[in-house]
Amino acid sequence: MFWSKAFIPTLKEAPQDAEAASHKLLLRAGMIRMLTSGVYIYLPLGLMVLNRIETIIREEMDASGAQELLLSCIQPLELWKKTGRDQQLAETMIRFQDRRGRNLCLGPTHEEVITELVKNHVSSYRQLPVVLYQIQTKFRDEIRPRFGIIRACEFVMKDAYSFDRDQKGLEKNYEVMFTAYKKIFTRCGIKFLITEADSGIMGGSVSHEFMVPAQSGEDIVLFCKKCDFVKTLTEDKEQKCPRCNTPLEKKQTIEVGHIFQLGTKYSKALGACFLDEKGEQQTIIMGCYGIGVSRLISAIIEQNHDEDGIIWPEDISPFDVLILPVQSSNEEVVGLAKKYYSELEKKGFRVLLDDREGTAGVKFKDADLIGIPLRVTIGEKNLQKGEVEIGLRREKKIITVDKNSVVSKIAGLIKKGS
RNA sequence: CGGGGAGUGGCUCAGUUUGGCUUAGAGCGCUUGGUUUGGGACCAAGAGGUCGUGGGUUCAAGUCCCACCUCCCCGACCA
Repeated sequence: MFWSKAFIPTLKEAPQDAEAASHKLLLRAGMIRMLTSGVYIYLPLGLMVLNRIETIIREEMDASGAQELLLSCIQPLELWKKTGRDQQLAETMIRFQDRRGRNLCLGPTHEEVITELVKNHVSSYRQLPVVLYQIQTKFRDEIRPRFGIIRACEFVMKDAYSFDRDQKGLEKNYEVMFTAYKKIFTRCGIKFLITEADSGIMGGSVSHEFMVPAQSGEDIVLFCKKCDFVKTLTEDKEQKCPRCNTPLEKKQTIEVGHIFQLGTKYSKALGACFLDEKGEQQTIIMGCYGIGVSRLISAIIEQNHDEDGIIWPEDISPFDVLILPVQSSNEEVVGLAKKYYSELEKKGFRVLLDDREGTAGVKFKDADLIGIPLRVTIGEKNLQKGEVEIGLRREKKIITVDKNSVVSKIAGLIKKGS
């Protein structure tokens, strides 16, 4: 992509409203814009990142044996009455009536819908287990949206649901998801903690949260320095490690994933049953597994930035390489930039060419801000020696290479990363 | 909802305390022309504003009074 034709509205200064590092950088780097409190627009760069995260999630979910589907975001309120959650989530649900007076809501979550669906199509133990997932927009009338995309009223979630014959099957699927989640978050380039958590209004017994340590985190995780004990803080009491009695330390975190062993809460309420080998009716055992997809963008930035801007992990970055011709009026410089561009694109890399006119400073600042991991800098001075620079955003390192070996060097660097 | 803060061109803000030298300003960004080009350049000329909204006080309101709206931060909710 050519920068001069791209819609990447970067900002020199962050709007005064933004406080969290990720929020400021998302705005400054031209990735998102707020429409109204808790409601955000994803600009091209932001959408590219969102799509890359979704790709990682799809790959790992598919590999785990889950199947993707797309549930509706409009849901009949009647369905919610069956589980009683129309009351529990009354404040959170965005409700409305259509012209016929039907009571509807925009789905804040999808346990009811998926259970209803499975109920109608699963009747035998032979059809179980089955694991289904979707990546979809959720709508919640949050009490207080904050930190940009971290807590929004409209956000993208990956939610998966497992349906099993018995507890043993549930535990197996739970384990599979647990493993898949670890892979997903690792591939996203973030450090995370896994805590035993409260299942809250979701119901069920066992539940784990995937927590990303970050300054703008809303949750506090307690951890023990001596042993591996980790726990989400629920009540503000003086606590000691239950295993080794060491005083626990606190960390601010962002919750990016939460998995639950639901049991029969929804299947019982909605009558999702099957016939077992003996011909006896049993209730389906469920699990549910969520990832805050859009929120992950913020979590990644919280852990991957410096004072100059974002530092994208290779697998998340909207582009693999940024080409920066220093002098936009020098034909040799620009010609070489375009040559590298087409050769790298031909190799299948995502390339952004900063072909804008203007001074080098602006381009360097924007390059650091949007955080592409590799930067090819082509300038008159180095070119006199037949050299071109390759800059590593994370390491802040500059490698000087012969102008004829730029493409192969870049290819090598990208392969090593992925 | 309770507590704190803020609304002035696209962005950052000054001016509001003490109403009238303000015909509403600055920097950045934008347009045109020119000089520049290795870390947010320079000169010149321009475009861009219902000072959040409505009402009131006054000879006179961005500035004072009342009501409302919006946004941000702290708490309850959660991916």
